[in-house]
Parts: sequence; structure tokens; C-alpha cells
Amino acid sequence: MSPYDPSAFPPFAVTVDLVVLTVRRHALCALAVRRGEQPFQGRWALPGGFVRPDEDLSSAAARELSEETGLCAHDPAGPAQANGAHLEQLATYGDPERDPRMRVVSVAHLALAPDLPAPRAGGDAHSARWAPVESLLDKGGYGREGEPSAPLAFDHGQILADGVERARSKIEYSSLATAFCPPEFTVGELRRVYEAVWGVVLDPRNFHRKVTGTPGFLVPTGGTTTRQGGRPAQLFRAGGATLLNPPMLRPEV
Amino acid sequence: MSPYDPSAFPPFAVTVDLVVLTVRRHALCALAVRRGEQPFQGRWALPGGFVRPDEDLSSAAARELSEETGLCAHDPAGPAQANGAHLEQLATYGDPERDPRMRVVSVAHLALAPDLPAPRAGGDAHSARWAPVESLLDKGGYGREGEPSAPLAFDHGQILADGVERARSKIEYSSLATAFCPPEFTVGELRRVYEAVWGVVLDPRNFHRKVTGTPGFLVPTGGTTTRQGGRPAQLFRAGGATLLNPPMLRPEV
DNA sequence: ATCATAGTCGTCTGCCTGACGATAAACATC
DNA sequence: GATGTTTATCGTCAGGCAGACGACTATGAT
Repeated sequence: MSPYDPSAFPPFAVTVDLVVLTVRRHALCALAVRRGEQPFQGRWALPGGFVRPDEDLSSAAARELSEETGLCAHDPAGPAQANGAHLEQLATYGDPERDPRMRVVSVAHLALAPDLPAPRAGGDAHSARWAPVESLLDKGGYGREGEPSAPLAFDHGQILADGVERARSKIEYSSLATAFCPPEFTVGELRRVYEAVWGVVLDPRNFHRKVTGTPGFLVPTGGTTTRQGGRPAQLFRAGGATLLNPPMLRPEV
Repeated sequence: MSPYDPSAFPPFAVTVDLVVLTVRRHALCALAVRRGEQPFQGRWALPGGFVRPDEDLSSAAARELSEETGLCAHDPAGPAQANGAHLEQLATYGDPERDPRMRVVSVAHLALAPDLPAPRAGGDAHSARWAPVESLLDKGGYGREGEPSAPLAFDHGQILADGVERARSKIEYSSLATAFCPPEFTVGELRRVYEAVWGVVLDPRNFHRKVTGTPGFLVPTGGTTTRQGGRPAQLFRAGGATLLNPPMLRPEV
């Protein structure tokens, strides 16, 4: 590493951007905020903001998440908590041209949350909305008036695509899909998470056998619920296992 | 995102650090450079340096890789080229305390290269060496005099550990292990790559069946070699497939 | 000639998955 | 209250793949 001359290093702004995913009405949705100023004024973007001078990257991401959604990020190693969301670093985007005003390096994070009430607008975002990821990624860029739609501001379309792909692949070999569920959930609800994230239809019987047969994935709570209609279903909590071995296979295309 | 006041954003230095891995003498090795100045003077560290004002992150990583090793990073999507190495972003490290002098955010990259002649010292590194990753990660921190050993400077021990874990898991489900091999290689050489990276012993017969039976993984070149002794072995090139499905399973612990 | 080394082809068994039949327990409707 | 609908759960069966391991081949070393 070069000798540091603090007056000589090239200055960068560092931000965090968030890909916040949830499953609503059988669709994978992401949080989008409407930009209130130039550039890209009026366009939709991912929530985010500057990293403060004495703040860790993960702390900055957790703070932004909390400001935008009220969600409280929890350590993946720790116990699930009320209103807790999974939060992990995704990737870093630093193309010199990605922000027309100045050199900005953005450390994108991925958050997975259960279905929530309407998002609250963050301090500086005019409005915040959940939108299906397809409408945010769609190259066509149409959508109902006022509803979030592509193209997103800056390189946020690419960041969102990377986050969605990370989520899709990670639920294959980890128990992360439970992060989309409330603290207690049924096998059917978990299956609908997989179906929404992957955009496929899964066989309920094979899915049930797989998830209940994987040690440490699900822990029965003893209760049952009929909130989905039909025969009452057992309730489960997420077990301690984080890695699924063998993995849950995503069906062929 | 907040309105930008270019004079108000907190200034950061942005660097790239490199985890460069190769397989030498049946061991997974990483490139380490000896620090010539404070802090951590005399300690070993990962190669890296500042991102230039108009340089993309991946370009900065490729430039540093070339400066330290002469390796030419190639796009994973493109064709393999002579002296080419796989290069991908790993993760970003931004703890406010990670560099005692100033706020530095480092975008770590992971490079995988075939076995090379001795590394050449980069411009500002006093010396550069390959060292087995265990000796660089070993908490004990012993080693022969002058040989790279733990603990590494800054948080480079953590970065290296993350890079090694990424490599270990990625060769499971991708054809990335071929990045450790010369352009033409035998099944046995590829197996020794897996054995070195995972630190296990694999059954030659099952391994042979698996890799030759996965479509697009290996392409026979027609030639044979006896450079490993024993019966001549067929030579292969890496095929077009990048994802292995089903994956190559890492043996249980 | 014999041995050591490394590569390659087969066989067998057990596990997992996908496809799908059958039964169970709730609610809605007639 | 009988029937249909919905969802959950258990079972069966065949095919595929991986681990264990036997057998044979082709080279160099002694």
C-alpha cells in the first residue's frame, strides 16, 4: 500500500443503498422511493444515504433501513426479534460516471423482511412504496401513474437485479427464506415465499417432505392456524440451522 | 438520497485490496506483501492501493493485480487468455477504526490464478511472496524467519478468510476451479486443485466420473501428458459451462 | 521382469427427488 | 347436514446421483 499523504488521496463520497425485499400478495416486492430533486428528479430509486464519518458500513445500512421502514436489522447469528429483518452486504458500485455530480461509491446492502404495513417515507424521500420487482426491472418501463416503475435512477436497476439474484440463489442453500415470514408460519406460507421469489409453482407434498425433513430448519411451536383456509396447518419457527444440506433445488427453467 | 452539498459530504479514501489465490505444491496459497512503512511496518499484508479518481473499482483491482503479479484479469464471460486470472469483487470493509490514520473504505477483490513463477514486487511493496493460507490465517502467528505469517496488517486476516471461504464454496457450484489450472490440464490436476482448496482427499474414480460427466465443464483437446508420472492422462480445456448442476459436493467434515 | 504410480472404466448400494395417489380437517354453499 | 372446495399431510414408486471400491491400463523406475 502506498505511503499515505492525507492531502493527496482522491476524495470519494461513500453511500449505502438498500435492496429491501418482501413478499406481498404472492409477488416479490422491493422498496422504492421517489426522488425529490435532481438528478433523476421524479424517478424512482432505491433508498439509501451517506455513510457518516464515524459509522460502520453495516451500521449505516441498518440506520437507513430503520429510517425507511422502521425495521430493526438483527445479526443473522442472533435470535429473531420482533420487526427484525435480515441484512447483509450485497456489493459495491463505483463506476466513475454512476452519479453525474461527483464521485460516489455505493455499498449496496440486501434486506429481507416479512410483509409489512405501508412503508413510511424516510426523512428526505417524498414517498416510499413497495413495488413488484418485475415492474421495477422491466425494460419497457411502463406502469400505472404514480406507481413505481422502471427505469430506476442511477445504476439502481442493476443493483436491484443483483440483489434479487442474490436472494433467489441464497434461499436455495440457506434457511434465509424464513426471513420473509413472520415469527410463526406454516409450511404453506414458506412454500409461497419460495414460489414468489423464484416465480415457480412447487409441489406442496414434496416441499413439505423436504423442509420438515431437514434437521434444524423448522421447529414446531405446537400451535396451528387456519388463516390460509382449508385444513389447519402446524405452526413453525425458524430453527437454528442456517445452511441447508442438501440444498433446496430450484426447478429447471 | 439527500441533496448533495459537495463541500458537506464526509470524505473517504477508497482502496482496493486483493486476495490472490493459487495452488502451489498441493497447498492453497495467497499473495502477501511486506509493509515498508507505518503502521504495521514489517508485517505482511494483502496487496492493494488507492482507487484513482477516474477509475472503476474493477479496473483498479485489475491494475493492482497486474502491477503485483503481471497477471491479466479477464472477463469471466470472455475467453481464457494467456496469463489470465479470474477476478471478482469480494466484499467491502469500512470499519471506522480499520486504518488508524484516516477513514479508509476498502473494496476487496478475489483473484484466482494458475501456479506462477515467483511474484514480482509491486512498485511500493518491499517484497511479495506466496504463502500457504493457513500460515497467514494461523492465530498462533509463527513461521520461518522472513516467511509471510499471521497476523496480517489491518483487517486483512478477515479479508483473506472471507476470500478463501468464497473460493471454497464457489468451486462447489461453478467451474471456477479451472481458473487455478493452466490452459490445458488433466483430470488429476483439477482434482488436486479441489483437494488443495478444500483440504480433503477425493476419490479419483468418482471425481473423474463427475467432471467428465458434467456437460460443458471439460473439453478434451486430444493430447495426453505424462507430466504427473504414471499412465498418460488426457488433456482438457475448460468448457463453456460456468455453473455446475448438480454441484460438486464438498465432503462432510 | 517386477514394482510403483497414476489414469480410466464398471458395479453396487443407499439416499434424495420428482411425480402423483390418498386421506384429513377445516369452511362455504346448497 | 350433505356436498364440494381448499389446504395440509402421509405414502408409494421409479430414476438419478454419489460414495465405496474392484478391476484393468499405460507409463517410468529398479
